Amino acid sequence: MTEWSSLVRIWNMPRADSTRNRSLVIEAAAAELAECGLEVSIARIAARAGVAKGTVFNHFASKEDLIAAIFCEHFATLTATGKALLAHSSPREALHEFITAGAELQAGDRSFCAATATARDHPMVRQASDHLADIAEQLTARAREAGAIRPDITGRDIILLLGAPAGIATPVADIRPDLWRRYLNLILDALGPEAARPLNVAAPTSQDFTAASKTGKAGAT
Amino acid sequence: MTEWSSLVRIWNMPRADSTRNRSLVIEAAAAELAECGLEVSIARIAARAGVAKGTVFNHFASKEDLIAAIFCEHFATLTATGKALLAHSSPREALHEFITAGAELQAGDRSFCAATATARDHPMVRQASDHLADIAEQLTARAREAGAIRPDITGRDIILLLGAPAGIATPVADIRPDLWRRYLNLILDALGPEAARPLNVAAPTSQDFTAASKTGKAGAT
DNA sequence: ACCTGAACACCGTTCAAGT
DNA sequence: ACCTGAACACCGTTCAAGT
Repeated sequence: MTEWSSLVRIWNMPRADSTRNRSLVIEAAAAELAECGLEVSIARIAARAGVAKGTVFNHFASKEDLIAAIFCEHFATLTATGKALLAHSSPREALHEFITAGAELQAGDRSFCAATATARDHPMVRQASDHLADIAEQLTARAREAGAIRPDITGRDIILLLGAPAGIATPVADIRPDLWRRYLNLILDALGPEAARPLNVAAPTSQDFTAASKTGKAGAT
Repeated sequence: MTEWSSLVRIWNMPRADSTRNRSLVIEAAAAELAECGLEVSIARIAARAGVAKGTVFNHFASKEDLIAAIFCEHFATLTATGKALLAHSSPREALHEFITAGAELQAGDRSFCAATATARDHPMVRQASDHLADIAEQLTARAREAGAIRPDITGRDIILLLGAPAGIATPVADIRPDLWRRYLNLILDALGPEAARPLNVAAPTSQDFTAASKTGKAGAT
């Protein structure tokens, strides 16, 4: 009986070409999205991966799902970076390096800015985002306790701020690919305790992030 | 002879329904873009304006051109606001109010963030943007001379920063429509002279903006 | 001179037919 | 179980026919 179920397990296992195709598609899509932005066609991604258009939809229910999957990978990478930085001796430098890593990730990816809005209501993305927010909160708390940053900044703030340097520099990103570092510098300065006037609006909460998905986009009746 | 040319002038004048349709389309498009973002269909815009789909393309060569035209109007409004603020007695408050007006404009418009990238290489938009940059530079210079801001910030910096508060708050904008003010506060703090470490990357130049259009998007050969 | 809606090309998505 | 490419719906854009 148990032998049977293990045989069934083997039968149910994904085929070798399936898993291979899946990662080929993810790899191709990540590269195309980074180079061309969100508007790349599925046909192009499929061609780069060397599979038929239909195969993409065999692995991902929609283009949004595919984008969300890639998003999750990026978030996971950043989460690992943040986790490692928790061991850094300087809380201030740990936070700064975390933000720098996040900003750099987005500066090198043409799709990232726009994709934030697209992907926010995917459960997978939110889970990855929550995990990232945990790490960000820990890094922020350490820096706060060390007096390295203004006291009113939270981990969720940091998450939202990661995209800012690349977003600000976007209009001239082609001609000045390093300009995002200027605004990263500015934002890191803004986080310091020196210039702080009390922030006039409450920090975003975890609920703000989870509830955002329930609200549909505005549209006609 | 001159009588003739004036008659020709009359014959060449746009028809009354044409100019009316043009503004109907612009009005409808501006509203739909603000509510729904860049992905609204031309069909919807045409329906809201009460004209046929083809009429839209009769007035604007492409969807991008239509978006660019609306962009220019927004820029012009902001330029007027900035010009008025040059008469403000406090250079610091004048600059702050200018930035606030720009940030508010973008916070209320779902298309603005993404449209920045779309519209940057339209000649009309660049002209409007240059005009806006002039005013921003004057406001910035006044604030700089008054010691109200760090010395390394330029007018072009201010232009790029206008979109930051709305951009940062985008992921939770539906649930927290006022959150952009929190990051506006943060950025205004960052502009103060107190926290300034010298910026590590040179400011964007006028050439950076004009040259950006010549670079094509990355694509396959 | 401008409006109109049918026609076209392109892209995301589906699905019946293969293996 | 998965791959494939033909088929479908939708949207930006064009254009011949109207007024």
